[in-house]
Amino acid sequence: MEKLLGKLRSSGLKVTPRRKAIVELFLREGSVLSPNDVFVALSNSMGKCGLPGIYRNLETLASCGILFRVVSFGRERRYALCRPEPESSLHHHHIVCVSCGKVGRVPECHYRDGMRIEGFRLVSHIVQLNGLCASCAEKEDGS
Amino acid sequence: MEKLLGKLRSSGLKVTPRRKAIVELFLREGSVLSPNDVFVALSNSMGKCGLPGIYRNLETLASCGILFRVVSFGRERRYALCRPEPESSLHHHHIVCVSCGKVGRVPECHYRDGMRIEGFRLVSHIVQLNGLCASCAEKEDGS
DNA sequence: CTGCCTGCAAATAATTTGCAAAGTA
DNA sequence: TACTTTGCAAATTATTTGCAGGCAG
Repeated sequence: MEKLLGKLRSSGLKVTPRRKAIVELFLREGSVLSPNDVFVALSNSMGKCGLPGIYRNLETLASCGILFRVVSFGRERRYALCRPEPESSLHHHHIVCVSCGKVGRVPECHYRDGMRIEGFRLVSHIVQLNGLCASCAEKEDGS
Repeated sequence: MEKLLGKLRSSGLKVTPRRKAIVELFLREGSVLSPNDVFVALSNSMGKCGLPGIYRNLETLASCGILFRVVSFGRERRYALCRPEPESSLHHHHIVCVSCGKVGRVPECHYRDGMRIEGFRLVSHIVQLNGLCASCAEKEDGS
């Protein structure tokens, strides 16, 4: 937790009760949440908090690497906690459980920005794996 | 072109003037287009055509593999022509020029759905490479 | 013919913006 | 104290839906 908040500080951003509450929520849930999910959860667990503020904070937390934005073609935005690094924050990707939203860290990556591919020079890349986590796979077999 | 329309037919969908016009537009442009881009382009080149119809058709064309939806975190949806296959439609990904939107085909893929990764079983995966195409890279050096 | 497609008008609903008040460093 | 951050109210705006009429197969 402290390590996460440190990312805010080192990006010159402020550590506020709201931001702490959001990060705590993601730590607690451990899965993908939409701005509205966060809004609802925080409304219950603490004083009111405007939806616009949630949007702004989610973007802020994503910009400093605490959260990341999940790729999805649905109509709402989704975020998740950038899975705790073994050590420093090495380049990595995530795998998201399609059933419960749990997120795992995938350390290997086959791309390096700057490399040449098919006549293009790679500037950035998005890799998102969607899968079934062990416990959801189990439930699925059982049913 | 005929090959592309064949994908519609073999999916049990109809080949209509509208759909042909959309596919032609993508063939002509060769880059990423938003529903509104398509709307504007078709308004000029042929009779009126409702935006809702464009939305529906873009989804339809994506569902049968003629187009694919580009990953982006901007607020509008974007589509591009699924790059012509060497032969059959083997699994592949795309690389999109961040400057002009030109799309290339990336044949290699390191993932197979069904494989195990970090305790998850892979269900689907999204890989999108963003880069600079040769001609845009040139322009950039020149400036 | 029959069922899929199209256009239009109107409805959603997620995201943004502006600003004054409050809080962090 | 100076500069962020917050909350609220209101505005956008992309995307959807419903339906009556038209068209491909």
